[in-house]
Amino acid sequence: MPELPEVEVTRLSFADRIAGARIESVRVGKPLRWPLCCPPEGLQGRTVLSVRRRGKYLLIDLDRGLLLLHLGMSGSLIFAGTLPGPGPHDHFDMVTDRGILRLHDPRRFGAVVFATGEDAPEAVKLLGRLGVEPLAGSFDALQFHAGLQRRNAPVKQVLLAGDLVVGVGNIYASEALFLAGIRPTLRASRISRPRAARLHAAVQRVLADAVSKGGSTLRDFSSAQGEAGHFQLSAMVYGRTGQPCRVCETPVRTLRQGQRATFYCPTCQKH
DNA sequence: AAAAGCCCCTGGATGC
DNA sequence: TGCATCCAGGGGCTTT
Repeated sequence: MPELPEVEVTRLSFADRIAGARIESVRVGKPLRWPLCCPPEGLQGRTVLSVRRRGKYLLIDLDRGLLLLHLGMSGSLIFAGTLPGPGPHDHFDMVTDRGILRLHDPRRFGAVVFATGEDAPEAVKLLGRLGVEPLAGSFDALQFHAGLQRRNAPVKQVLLAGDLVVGVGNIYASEALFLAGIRPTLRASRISRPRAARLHAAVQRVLADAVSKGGSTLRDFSSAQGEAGHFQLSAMVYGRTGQPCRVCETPVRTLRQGQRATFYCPTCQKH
Protein backbone atom coordinates (compact mmCIF):
# COMPACT_ATOMS: atom_id res chain seq x y z
CA MET A 1 0.00 0.00 0.00
CA PRO A 2 1.96 2.81 1.32
CA GLU A 3 4.29 4.91 -0.68
CA LEU A 4 5.94 8.08 0.54
CA PRO A 5 2.71 10.11 0.72
CA GLU A 6 0.85 7.50 2.77
CA VAL A 7 3.80 7.07 5.11
CA GLU A 8 4.14 10.83 5.51
CA VAL A 9 0.40 11.28 6.08
CA THR A 10 0.61 8.54 8.71
CA ARG A 11 3.54 10.27 10.36
CA LEU A 12 1.82 13.64 10.42
CA SER A 13 -1.30 12.09 11.93
CA PHE A 14 0.37 10.90 15.14
CA ALA A 15 3.88 12.36 15.52
CA ASP A 16 2.81 15.30 17.67
CA ARG A 17 0.40 13.24 19.71
CA ILE A 18 2.91 10.53 20.60
CA ALA A 19 5.93 12.77 21.25
CA GLY A 20 6.75 12.63 24.96
CA ALA A 21 4.79 9.45 25.57
CA ARG A 22 6.20 6.83 27.93
CA ILE A 23 6.10 3.21 26.76
CA GLU A 24 4.28 0.97 29.21
CA SER A 25 4.24 -2.32 27.32
CA VAL A 26 4.57 -3.90 23.92
CA ARG A 27 2.61 -6.78 22.43
CA VAL A 28 3.85 -8.65 19.38
CA GLY A 29 1.50 -10.73 17.21
CA LYS A 30 2.42 -12.93 14.28
CA PRO A 31 5.94 -12.60 12.87
CA LEU A 32 6.54 -9.77 10.44
CA ARG A 33 9.37 -9.50 7.94
CA TRP A 34 12.05 -9.51 10.61
CA PRO A 35 12.10 -10.13 14.34
CA LEU A 36 11.88 -7.06 16.53
CA CYS A 37 15.59 -7.53 17.44
CA CYS A 38 15.16 -6.79 21.11
CA PRO A 39 13.11 -8.32 23.88
CA PRO A 40 9.81 -6.43 23.96
CA GLU A 41 10.20 -5.80 27.68
CA GLY A 42 13.34 -3.86 26.80
CA LEU A 43 11.19 -1.02 25.49
CA GLN A 44 9.22 -0.56 28.67
CA GLY A 45 9.86 2.76 30.37
CA ARG A 46 11.40 4.40 27.34
CA THR A 47 10.13 7.71 26.06
CA VAL A 48 9.14 8.57 22.48
CA LEU A 49 10.97 11.71 21.41
CA SER A 50 9.87 12.18 17.81
CA VAL A 51 8.73 10.43 14.66
CA ARG A 52 10.67 10.93 11.46
CA ARG A 53 10.41 9.44 7.97
CA ARG A 54 13.15 8.14 5.69
CA GLY A 55 11.82 6.91 2.36
CA LYS A 56 8.96 4.60 3.26
CA TYR A 57 10.32 3.92 6.74
CA LEU A 58 9.08 5.58 9.90
CA LEU A 59 11.72 6.20 12.54
CA ILE A 60 10.36 6.40 16.05
CA ASP A 61 13.09 8.01 18.12
CA LEU A 62 13.25 6.88 21.73
CA ASP A 63 15.30 8.29 24.58
CA ARG A 64 17.57 5.33 23.92
CA GLY A 65 17.52 3.78 20.47
CA LEU A 66 14.81 3.91 17.84
CA LEU A 67 12.17 1.77 16.20
CA LEU A 68 12.21 1.39 12.42
CA LEU A 69 8.78 0.70 11.11
CA HIS A 70 7.74 -0.27 7.59
CA LEU A 71 4.17 -0.71 6.38
CA GLY A 72 4.94 -3.11 3.54
CA MET A 73 2.04 -3.53 1.11
CA SER A 74 -0.92 -3.69 3.45
CA GLY A 75 0.18 -2.06 6.68
CA SER A 76 -1.43 0.82 8.50
CA LEU A 77 -0.99 2.40 11.89
CA ILE A 78 -3.59 3.62 14.30
CA PHE A 79 -2.82 5.70 17.40
CA ALA A 80 -5.70 6.13 19.81
CA GLY A 81 -6.44 6.42 23.50
CA THR A 82 -8.30 3.15 23.57
CA LEU A 83 -8.59 0.35 21.04
CA PRO A 84 -10.55 -2.89 20.94
CA GLY A 85 -8.67 -6.12 21.58
CA PRO A 86 -6.25 -6.98 18.80
CA GLY A 87 -7.67 -8.71 15.74
CA PRO A 88 -5.96 -11.44 13.75
CA HIS A 89 -4.05 -8.91 11.64
CA ASP A 90 -2.89 -6.62 14.44
CA HIS A 91 0.73 -7.63 14.87
CA PHE A 92 2.25 -4.92 17.02
CA ASP A 93 0.80 -2.89 19.87
CA MET A 94 2.83 -0.31 21.75
CA VAL A 95 0.95 0.84 24.81
CA THR A 96 1.97 4.26 26.06
CA ASP A 97 0.62 6.66 28.65
CA ARG A 98 -0.84 8.71 25.78
CA GLY A 99 -2.46 5.93 23.80
CA ILE A 100 -1.86 2.73 21.92
CA LEU A 101 0.08 2.60 18.67
CA ARG A 102 -1.07 -0.39 16.66
CA LEU A 103 0.24 -1.87 13.40
CA HIS A 104 -2.42 -3.59 11.30
CA ASP A 105 -0.93 -5.58 8.43
CA PRO A 106 -2.83 -8.50 6.84
CA ARG A 107 -0.06 -9.51 4.44
CA ARG A 108 2.73 -9.07 6.97
CA PHE A 109 5.25 -7.61 4.55
CA GLY A 110 5.76 -4.84 7.08
CA ALA A 111 8.41 -4.67 9.76
CA VAL A 112 9.17 -3.31 13.20
CA VAL A 113 12.84 -3.34 14.06
CA PHE A 114 14.62 -1.94 17.08
CA ALA A 115 18.06 -0.40 16.63
CA THR A 116 20.29 1.19 19.23
CA GLY A 117 20.99 4.05 16.83
CA GLU A 118 20.90 5.02 13.18
CA ASP A 119 24.49 3.81 12.82
CA ALA A 120 23.70 0.41 14.28
CA PRO A 121 23.91 -2.50 11.82
CA GLU A 122 20.16 -3.21 11.94
CA ALA A 123 19.44 0.37 10.87
CA VAL A 124 22.19 0.59 8.26
CA LYS A 125 20.99 -2.63 6.68
CA LEU A 126 17.57 -1.07 6.07
CA LEU A 127 18.45 2.57 5.43
CA GLY A 128 21.98 2.35 4.08
CA ARG A 129 21.25 2.15 0.38
CA LEU A 130 18.36 4.56 0.17
CA GLY A 131 18.46 7.36 -2.37
CA VAL A 132 17.74 11.03 -1.86
CA GLU A 133 14.53 12.36 -0.28
CA PRO A 134 12.40 13.78 -3.11
CA LEU A 135 10.73 16.45 -0.98
CA ALA A 136 13.97 17.68 0.57
CA GLY A 137 16.11 20.51 -0.75
CA SER A 138 18.87 18.03 -1.48
CA PHE A 139 16.88 16.54 -4.39
CA ASP A 140 18.71 18.20 -7.24
CA ALA A 141 17.64 18.02 -10.89
CA LEU A 142 21.16 17.84 -12.31
CA GLN A 143 22.25 15.13 -9.92
CA PHE A 144 19.03 13.28 -10.69
CA HIS A 145 19.85 13.44 -14.40
CA ALA A 146 23.38 12.21 -13.73
CA GLY A 147 21.94 9.29 -11.75
CA LEU A 148 19.55 8.40 -14.57
CA GLN A 149 22.43 8.50 -17.05
CA ARG A 150 24.14 5.71 -15.15
CA ARG A 151 21.16 3.36 -15.48
CA ASN A 152 20.14 1.25 -18.42
CA ALA A 153 16.91 -0.11 -16.96
CA PRO A 154 13.48 1.28 -17.91
CA VAL A 155 12.93 4.55 -16.08
CA LYS A 156 9.85 3.25 -14.23
CA GLN A 157 11.94 0.55 -12.60
CA VAL A 158 14.72 2.97 -11.74
CA LEU A 159 12.16 5.13 -9.93
CA LEU A 160 10.82 2.10 -8.06
CA ALA A 161 14.25 0.82 -7.08
CA GLY A 162 14.66 3.58 -4.50
CA ASP A 163 18.41 3.83 -4.66
CA LEU A 164 18.34 7.01 -6.74
CA VAL A 165 15.30 8.67 -5.18
CA VAL A 166 13.17 7.18 -2.39
CA GLY A 167 9.46 6.98 -1.76
CA VAL A 168 8.15 6.56 -5.30
CA GLY A 169 6.10 3.38 -5.49
CA ASN A 170 3.88 1.84 -8.09
CA ILE A 171 1.12 4.46 -8.10
CA TYR A 172 3.29 7.56 -8.09
CA ALA A 173 5.85 6.22 -10.56
CA SER A 174 3.15 5.93 -13.21
CA GLU A 175 1.68 9.29 -12.22
CA ALA A 176 5.02 11.13 -12.27
CA LEU A 177 5.96 9.70 -15.67
CA PHE A 178 2.61 10.82 -17.03
CA LEU A 179 3.14 14.35 -15.73
CA ALA A 180 6.61 14.38 -17.27
CA GLY A 181 5.36 13.03 -20.61
CA ILE A 182 7.81 10.11 -20.53
CA ARG A 183 7.11 6.49 -21.49
CA PRO A 184 7.73 4.14 -18.54
CA THR A 185 9.69 1.80 -20.81
CA LEU A 186 12.25 4.41 -21.85
CA ARG A 187 15.76 3.49 -20.70
CA ALA A 188 16.81 5.88 -17.96
CA SER A 189 20.15 6.58 -19.61
CA ARG A 190 18.40 7.92 -22.69
CA ILE A 191 16.56 10.70 -20.89
CA SER A 192 17.85 14.14 -21.83
CA ARG A 193 18.67 16.75 -19.24
CA PRO A 194 15.54 18.82 -19.87
CA ARG A 195 13.32 15.77 -19.67
CA ALA A 196 15.06 14.66 -16.49
CA ALA A 197 14.31 18.11 -15.09
CA ARG A 198 10.66 17.64 -16.00
CA LEU A 199 10.61 14.26 -14.29
CA HIS A 200 12.35 15.69 -11.24
CA ALA A 201 9.64 18.35 -10.97
CA ALA A 202 6.89 15.80 -11.64
CA VAL A 203 8.07 13.51 -8.85
CA GLN A 204 8.08 16.38 -6.38
CA ARG A 205 4.73 17.65 -7.55
CA VAL A 206 2.87 14.35 -7.51
CA LEU A 207 4.20 13.36 -4.09
CA ALA A 208 3.45 16.72 -2.52
CA ASP A 209 0.01 16.75 -4.09
CA ALA A 210 -0.70 13.27 -2.76
CA VAL A 211 0.39 14.23 0.76
CA SER A 212 -1.97 17.21 0.62
CA LYS A 213 -4.81 14.88 -0.40
CA GLY A 214 -4.18 12.48 2.46
CA GLY A 215 -2.53 9.83 0.27
CA SER A 216 -4.27 7.16 -1.81
CA THR A 217 -6.82 4.81 -0.31
CA LEU A 218 -7.13 1.92 -2.78
CA ARG A 219 -8.50 -0.65 -0.36
CA ASP A 220 -7.99 0.17 3.24
CA PHE A 221 -5.30 2.75 3.82
CA SER A 222 -6.02 5.28 6.52
CA SER A 223 -3.93 7.61 8.63
CA ALA A 224 -3.17 6.94 12.29
CA GLN A 225 -6.24 9.12 12.96
CA GLY A 226 -8.35 6.77 10.84
CA GLU A 227 -8.84 9.15 7.89
CA ALA A 228 -8.91 7.82 4.31
CA GLY A 229 -6.96 9.53 1.52
CA HIS A 230 -8.42 10.67 -1.77
CA PHE A 231 -5.53 11.13 -4.21
CA GLN A 232 -6.78 8.07 -6.12
CA LEU A 233 -9.76 10.12 -7.31
CA SER A 234 -7.47 12.47 -9.21
CA ALA A 235 -5.02 9.90 -10.56
CA MET A 236 -4.28 10.57 -14.23
CA VAL A 237 -3.40 7.02 -15.26
CA TYR A 238 -3.03 4.66 -12.28
CA GLY A 239 -5.80 2.08 -12.25
CA ARG A 240 -7.47 3.65 -15.30
CA THR A 241 -6.84 0.98 -17.96
CA GLY A 242 -9.08 1.53 -20.98
CA GLN A 243 -10.49 4.78 -19.65
CA PRO A 244 -9.86 7.98 -21.61
CA CYS A 245 -6.74 9.96 -20.79
CA ARG A 246 -7.80 13.04 -18.84
CA VAL A 247 -5.77 15.21 -21.23
CA CYS A 248 -6.21 13.73 -24.73
CA GLU A 249 -8.89 11.04 -24.30
CA THR A 250 -6.73 8.25 -25.72
CA PRO A 251 -7.51 5.06 -23.75
CA VAL A 252 -5.02 4.47 -20.94
CA ARG A 253 -2.86 1.39 -21.43
CA THR A 254 -1.36 -1.15 -19.03
CA LEU A 255 1.83 -3.12 -19.27
CA ARG A 256 3.84 -5.24 -16.87
CA GLN A 257 7.33 -4.31 -15.76
CA GLY A 258 9.06 -6.51 -13.20
CA GLN A 259 5.80 -8.18 -12.10
CA ARG A 260 4.12 -4.81 -11.47
CA ALA A 261 1.43 -3.07 -13.49
CA THR A 262 2.38 0.16 -15.22
CA PHE A 263 -0.20 2.62 -16.55
CA TYR A 264 0.47 5.20 -19.25
CA CYS A 265 -1.05 7.26 -22.04
CA PRO A 266 0.45 6.27 -25.41
CA THR A 267 -0.23 9.74 -26.80
CA CYS A 268 0.90 12.02 -23.98
CA GLN A 269 3.99 10.00 -23.05
CA LYS A 270 6.85 9.83 -25.57
CA HIS A 271 9.85 7.56 -25.98
C1' DA B 1 27.88 -3.24 -10.68
C1' DA B 2 23.51 -3.51 -12.42
C1' DA B 3 19.43 -5.88 -13.86
C1' DA B 4 15.98 -9.41 -13.66
C1' DG B 5 13.35 -12.94 -11.02
C1' DC B 6 11.65 -14.95 -6.91
C1' DC B 7 9.49 -14.88 -2.87
C1' DC B 8 7.37 -13.59 1.56
C1' DC B 9 1.56 -13.45 2.90
C1' DT B 10 -3.56 -12.75 2.97
C1' DG B 11 -7.87 -11.35 0.97
C1' DG B 12 -10.81 -9.64 -2.57
C1' DA B 13 -12.43 -9.90 -7.33
C1' DT B 14 -13.33 -12.61 -11.21
C1' DG B 15 -14.33 -16.68 -13.90
C1' DC B 16 -15.94 -21.37 -14.61
C1' DT C 1 -22.61 -21.79 -3.80
C1' DG C 2 -17.89 -23.62 -4.41
C1' DC C 3 -13.39 -23.67 -6.06
C1' DA C 4 -9.38 -22.11 -8.85
C1' DT C 5 -6.86 -18.35 -10.54
C1' DC C 6 -5.12 -13.83 -10.64
C1' DC C 7 -4.01 -9.61 -8.66
C1' DA C 8 -2.66 -6.02 -5.03
C1' DG C 9 0.36 0.12 -2.52
C1' DG C 10 7.19 -3.33 -1.18
C1' DG C 11 11.59 -4.74 -1.20
C1' DG C 12 15.29 -7.97 0.33
C1' DC C 13 17.73 -11.70 -1.52
C1' DT C 14 19.62 -14.65 -5.13
C1' DT C 15 20.88 -15.43 -9.63
C1' DT C 16 22.43 -13.87 -14.13
